[in-house]
Amino acid sequence: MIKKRSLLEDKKEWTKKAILTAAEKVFLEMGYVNTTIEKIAAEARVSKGAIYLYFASKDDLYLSLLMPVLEGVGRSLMELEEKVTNDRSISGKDVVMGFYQGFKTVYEADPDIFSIMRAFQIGVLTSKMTEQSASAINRYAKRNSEVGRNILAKAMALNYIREGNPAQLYNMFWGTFIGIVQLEESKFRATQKNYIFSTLEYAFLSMVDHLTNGRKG
Amino acid sequence: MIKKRSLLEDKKEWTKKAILTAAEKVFLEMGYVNTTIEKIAAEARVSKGAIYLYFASKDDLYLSLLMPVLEGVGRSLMELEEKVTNDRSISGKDVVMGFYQGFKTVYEADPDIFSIMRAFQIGVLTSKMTEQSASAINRYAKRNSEVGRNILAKAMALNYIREGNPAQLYNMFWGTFIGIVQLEESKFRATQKNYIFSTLEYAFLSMVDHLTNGRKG
Amino acid sequence: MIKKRSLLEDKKEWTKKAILTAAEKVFLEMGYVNTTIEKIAAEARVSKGAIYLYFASKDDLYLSLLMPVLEGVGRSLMELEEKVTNDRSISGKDVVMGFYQGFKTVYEADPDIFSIMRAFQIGVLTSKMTEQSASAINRYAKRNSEVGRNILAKAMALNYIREGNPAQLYNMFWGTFIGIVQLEESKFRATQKNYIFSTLEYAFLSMVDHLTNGRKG
Amino acid sequence: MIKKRSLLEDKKEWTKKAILTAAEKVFLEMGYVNTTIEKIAAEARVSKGAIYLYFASKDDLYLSLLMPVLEGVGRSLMELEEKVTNDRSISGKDVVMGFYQGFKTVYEADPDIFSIMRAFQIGVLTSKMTEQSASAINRYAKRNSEVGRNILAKAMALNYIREGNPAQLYNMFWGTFIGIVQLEESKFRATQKNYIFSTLEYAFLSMVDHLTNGRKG
DNA sequence: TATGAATGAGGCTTCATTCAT
DNA sequence: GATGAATGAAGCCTCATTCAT
Repeated sequence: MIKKRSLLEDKKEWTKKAILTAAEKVFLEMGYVNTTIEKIAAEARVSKGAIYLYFASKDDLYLSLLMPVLEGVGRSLMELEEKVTNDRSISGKDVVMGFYQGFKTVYEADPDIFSIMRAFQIGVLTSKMTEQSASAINRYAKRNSEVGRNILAKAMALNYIREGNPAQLYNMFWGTFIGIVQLEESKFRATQKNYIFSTLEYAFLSMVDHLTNGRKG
Repeated sequence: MIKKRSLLEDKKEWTKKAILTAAEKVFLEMGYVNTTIEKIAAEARVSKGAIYLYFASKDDLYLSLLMPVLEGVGRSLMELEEKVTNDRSISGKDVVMGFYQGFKTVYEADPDIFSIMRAFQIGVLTSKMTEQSASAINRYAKRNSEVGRNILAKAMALNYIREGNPAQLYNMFWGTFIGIVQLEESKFRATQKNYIFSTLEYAFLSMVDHLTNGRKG
Repeated sequence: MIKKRSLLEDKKEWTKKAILTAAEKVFLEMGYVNTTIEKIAAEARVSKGAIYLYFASKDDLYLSLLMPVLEGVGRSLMELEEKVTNDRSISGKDVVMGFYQGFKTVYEADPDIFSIMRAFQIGVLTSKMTEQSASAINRYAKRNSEVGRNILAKAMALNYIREGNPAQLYNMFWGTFIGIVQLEESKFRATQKNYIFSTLEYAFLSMVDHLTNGRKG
Repeated sequence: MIKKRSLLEDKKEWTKKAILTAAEKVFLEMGYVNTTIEKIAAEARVSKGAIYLYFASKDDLYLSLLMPVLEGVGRSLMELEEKVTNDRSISGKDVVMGFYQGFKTVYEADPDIFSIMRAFQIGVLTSKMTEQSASAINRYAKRNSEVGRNILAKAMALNYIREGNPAQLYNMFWGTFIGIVQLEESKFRATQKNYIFSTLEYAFLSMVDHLTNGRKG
């Protein structure tokens, strides 16, 4: 028998979501240092105390924002893996641009949250987040990386793309993506001219060129 | 007759340098949030007050660390520009890899300080740096970007590389560089396996492929 | 049904009051410069942080002490106005001494707090009090001044006192009062001989003489 | 043999004067709390260190500004005493208005410095001025008060003015003067309408009325 | 579960004063 | 005498976190 979610649990879920949404907004607007629990609480229309019912600390809350991105990337990659495994009609270009599309889908779903992830990666946060949060995030990131590597290894084996180090290639994709997003976003903030996707596309197409040189597809 | 620098001026210079060196060390070690002026002062063996003789605020000090990087990149780019302008024997590959070499030189000179620049770009710091510092940094960044654009436009005009939008191309180079550095550094921290330069090289060579396809050189 | 004040609101009220009481004591004892938030907090037996829940800054707290004085003077003047308007049996002397009595009542209620008002008037404090506090104080002061002017204008119209400029007359009363208080207080501090009220009375009686010369009453 | 002032001594005198002038300006502009030695040094175009060659502390400097006022008042009073003693043609009104004129002369010579004196009287400064400075000031103030008392006692003896307590009367004069100056100045700052002297005159004339009622002159 | 008043450690910054030059 | 870099104590204020209600 399936246990129905109680109304209470729904409410709890809803509150947690509200806090996360508010936190994202405030962190993005003010930066980590200038964000206070109080501001988040006000934005979420809950009390300061309530936040501590759902998150162990400020850092924990901050890092909890990363999970959706990592999950989204994971989902995209798994779809791609499934396609590469089963669909014999795809080309090397399809694979590479598949990575791009996957990243892009997640980025478009929530562009802001990306910079939070970057901040984490940069290591602005060293402090006292719960061990639980930190390891959950790292577990996810590692899993994504593995799936990406698998895809690329498979694509090499099937001669869709040129031989090489799959792990390194995955890092190149991901690094290029976030690097360009980061740079173009900062230009965008200054000039209001949005070249993010055209630059990204250009970069990935140029990698396609290299990787598929003289390959099938 | 050459005016000798007074001893006093030497000492001031020395103190400022000591503060900067200490600041870099502490900021990198502890992260922005966990760094205190007190720790920097202790590391530099000066008083807390002395820091405020040379820097307007914590943020100001933090950002002052960027200047050498920006200057270094600027120098590299100007050398490259001069080569592209005067040396008829170079190829498209030389140009693209020239960017890479330039960035790499600066990065190697002080890998740590790079992450400060990334933090700035991300906008983690908004608050109370002096207008002077902020605009100096932006001026430098813009100038570098211009020089990069010029180089690429020239390389396109000379048919060294494929036609395209020079500004976008420069952003692709720089974005790819910092993105990969960032990613590989964070992997490095976790695994102690340093693939930074091989991944970077791979990425730039792949861009060379695309940009010089069927060109001279 | 009357809404009961919640216990929480009572407690807040109480805390705020405790802070104000402590602040008055410490400010008066030590002077503005030598008073620290820490001392006030200790005296009030609350934490430093609690003070900032109720007051925006040290200056804000300091100036909040003025409100009761201004309110007290305002109440006294309104009573006097009402008497001058409705009571046909009073004399010019009653009016002038009415001002004196009103000021005196407030002064006696809290002699110490007077010097804070004088400090405000002198403009020793300029800096960072909240706009709200500053304008509230000025609004009150202006209102009191208006009521005083009205009383005197009425008294002139009714021929209780000699014709003249009411605003100027009110300033003379108030200026004389605080000037003498100030001087006698500083003598008192030195000699322990308290002539404040006799000097004040002498001064106001001498003004009565002048103002009622040949008038009714 | 009279020792000639050396050039060095002239220069010292000049520097000290420059510091005092600058200090007065800055104290007036910014208030005691917001005035720093650095600002004064900048205004006087001397070094911070130089200030400490001439004054023992910030408070000492602050209080040194009072001396000219006290001396000025003292001179005025002594002239008045001499007139009351020797000139048989003067009236009670002349005596009272003589006080007013004396105070006024000093006030007009430097209106700003008056508020410094008031701040002292209010006791805003409690801190660590040199004993020397403090007692010098008090000695002067006391002497002035004595001279004032003497004049009034003499005027009573000569039946120029009504009998009374001379000390109290002097305090009434001085208190009224500074109280009205203070109040009208603060109004002046707000409204730009300067009623200082007319209000003062009105107040002193009203005291004349009372004091000379039925007297000769 | 939810609230928000209260805490208090700790940060940044200022500035009177000193002292080597 | 004069300078101004350096000191460091001390102050104001913030804010993550707790806990009584």
